[in-house]
Amino acid sequence: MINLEWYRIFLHTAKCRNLTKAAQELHITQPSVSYAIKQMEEAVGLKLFHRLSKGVELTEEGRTLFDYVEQSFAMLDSGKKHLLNLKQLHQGEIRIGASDSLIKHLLLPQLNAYHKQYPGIRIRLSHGKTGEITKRLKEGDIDCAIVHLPIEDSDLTIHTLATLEDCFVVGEDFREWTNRSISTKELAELPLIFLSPGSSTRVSIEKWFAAQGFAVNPDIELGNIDLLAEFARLGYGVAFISRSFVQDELRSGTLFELTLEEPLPPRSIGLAVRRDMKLSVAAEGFVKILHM
Amino acid sequence: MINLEWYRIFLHTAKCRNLTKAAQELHITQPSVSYAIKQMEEAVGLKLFHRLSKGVELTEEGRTLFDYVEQSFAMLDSGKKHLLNLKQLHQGEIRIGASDSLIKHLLLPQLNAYHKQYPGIRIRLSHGKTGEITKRLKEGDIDCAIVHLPIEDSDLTIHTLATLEDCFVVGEDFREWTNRSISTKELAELPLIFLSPGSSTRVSIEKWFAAQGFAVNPDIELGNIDLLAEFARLGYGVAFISRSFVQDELRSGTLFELTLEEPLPPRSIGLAVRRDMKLSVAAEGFVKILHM
DNA sequence: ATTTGATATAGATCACCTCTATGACAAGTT
DNA sequence: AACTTGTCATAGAGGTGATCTATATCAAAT
Repeated sequence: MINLEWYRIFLHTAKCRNLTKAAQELHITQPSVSYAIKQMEEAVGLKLFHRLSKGVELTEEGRTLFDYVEQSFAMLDSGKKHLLNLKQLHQGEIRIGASDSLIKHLLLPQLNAYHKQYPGIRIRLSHGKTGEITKRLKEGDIDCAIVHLPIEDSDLTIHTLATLEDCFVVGEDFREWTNRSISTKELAELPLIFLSPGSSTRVSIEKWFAAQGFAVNPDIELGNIDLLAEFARLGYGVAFISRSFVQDELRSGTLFELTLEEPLPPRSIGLAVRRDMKLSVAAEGFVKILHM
Repeated sequence: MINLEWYRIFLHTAKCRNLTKAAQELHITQPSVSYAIKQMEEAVGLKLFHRLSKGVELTEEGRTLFDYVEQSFAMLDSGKKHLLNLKQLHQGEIRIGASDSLIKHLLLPQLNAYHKQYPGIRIRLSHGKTGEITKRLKEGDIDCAIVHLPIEDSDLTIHTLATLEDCFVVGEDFREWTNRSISTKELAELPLIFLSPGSSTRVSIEKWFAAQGFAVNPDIELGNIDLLAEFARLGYGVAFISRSFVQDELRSGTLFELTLEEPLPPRSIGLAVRRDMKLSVAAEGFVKILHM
C-alpha cells in the first residue's frame, strides 16, 4: 500500500530532477528521499526515475504518474485555499429562514451590515411561517431561522434576539378613537384588520382577546404587513401590527396608534439553530452581528 | 502541516459517517481515526464533522473539503490504474525509428506480432536515415532505433539483431550476366542502380568497390528499395540491394542474382537504445519480440 | 434503570520514517 | 592519470508520532 507522503516526495523529486535538492525543499535528508522513491517503485512494480550521473529523470511511466499526482495535489491545495477562504469569510454561504415581515422590518439592517462586511458570502433567504421554517431548519435546509417565540422544540436551540411591541393603528377616518383609552369591548366591536390565521402575530392577539372573554372575527385578513398598514390608512378599520414595523408611518402622521385600557403582552423574536450542529463560519458571523 | 494519510481517514469517515466503521475499513482502531480527525481539524482550524449521538456528519466546511479530497483521491486511483495498464501492456506507446526499407522488409512481421499481442499499445514509427534516427534517439524523441551497423556512439547501447546479405540483381534484359561469375571490373562497367548517397547501403557498396581500386558512378540513384527492384526488372541495369528485401522476386523469377568473383561483405542490423535510460514497459515488450 | 452504540481521551507501545555515516559512480578539473 | 565534485544507494541506529489498549462519557433505545 502506498503511503501518501511518498507522492509528495515523488512530486518534489520529479520537479527538482535531483534527490538532494528535493530533500532540501522537503526539509528531510537525501537518503530519506531515496528510500521513499525506492519504496514507491517497489509498490507499483515499475521504475519511475532514470538514475543519471547528475540527478534523475522521469521514466515514461513516471511521467504518466506525475500528471495524475500533480493534478491531485493541485486539488488538495485548492481545497485548503477554499477552506481558508471559508474561515476568513471570503467565501461561503448562509441560509436564513424568516417571515417576509421579519426580513423586511427587522433583519434588513443586520443583513446589510453583514453583506457589507463580508461581500464574498452568499446570503440565501427563504421566507415562510415559523412552523415551515423550523421544519426546514431541522431538515438541514437552512442554517438558522428567525422565529417568533415561544417555541418548544428539543431539536432546536433558541436565543432571544429582540422584543416586539404590538399595537393597533388607524387611519384618518378612525382618528377620533385615539383621543382616549379604549376598552377591549369597544375594540372588539370595531372593524378589525388582522394577518392570516396561523401567523404568530394572529395567534398572539387572538389569545389576548380570548383571555378577556372575547371571540373576535376580523373584517379583513391579509397576508402582508404592508397591506395591513395600507388598509388601515385607507380607513377600512383597525389593524393589529408590530409597532416597529410602522414607525415611519406613525412618525409622519399617516397612521395613528390607539391607546388601550388593557396592555398588550410584548412578544419576542428569537434565533433558532439546530441543537447538535455546529454553525458554519459564515453563519456564526451572522449570528454575531445579530447579537450586537 | 497536514499528513496526507489523514485525508484518507477523513474521506473514509465522511463516507461511512461513523468513526468505528471507518476504522474497520481502514484496518486501524477507532481511537486512531478519532485522533487523525482531531489533528486535521486543528491543522485547518475548522470543525469538519458534527459529532452526533450515532456517528458523525460533515459540517459545511467539511463538505467543501470533501469534494476536493474525493476528486484528488480519484485522480490518484486513476494514476495507479493507468500505471497498471502500462505495466500489463494494456496501454502505452512505443516510438520506433528505422528506415522505410527496414520497416517494410524487416520489421513488419515483428510489428504485426507485437500489435496483435498488445492491441492497446500505440506504435509510432518515424523513418529516416541512421544518422537522423540516432539523433532523435539521443534527444529522447524515440524509444529505440533499428539501425545499420557499425555505429560507434558512447551514448547508445547497441544490440545486433540480424545480418543483412546484399546482392546485385538484374531483370530479363541482363539475364545473360548470371550465367557465370563476374569480376568487379566487369561489374563496374555495367549500368548500376544504387540508393541515394549517404544511405548505409550506398556507403557500404562504395567502400567495397574502393577497396578494390574502383570508383563507381551509378547511372541511377533512387531513394526507394521498391523502385530499385522495379528499375532492375525493367532492364535499366544492375541494382544493389539486400537479398532478403527481394526474396519474392528472386523466387518468382522476375529478378535474377549475379554471381560475383569477389564476395560482398555481410552487413548487420542492430537495435540502438539510450545507454543510461531504462526502456518503458512497452518498449521492453517490443525488444523482447525482436530478439525472438 | 439498564443496555447499546458511538466518540474522546490518557498513557503505553512500536513500526517505520528519518537520521548519520559511508560506499559507489560518473562527470569535470587539474 | 589523479583528484575533486556532485549525486544517488545502502546499512544500521534512533526516535517520533501514529497506533494501540483501556476506559470515560454521552445520548438513544429498550
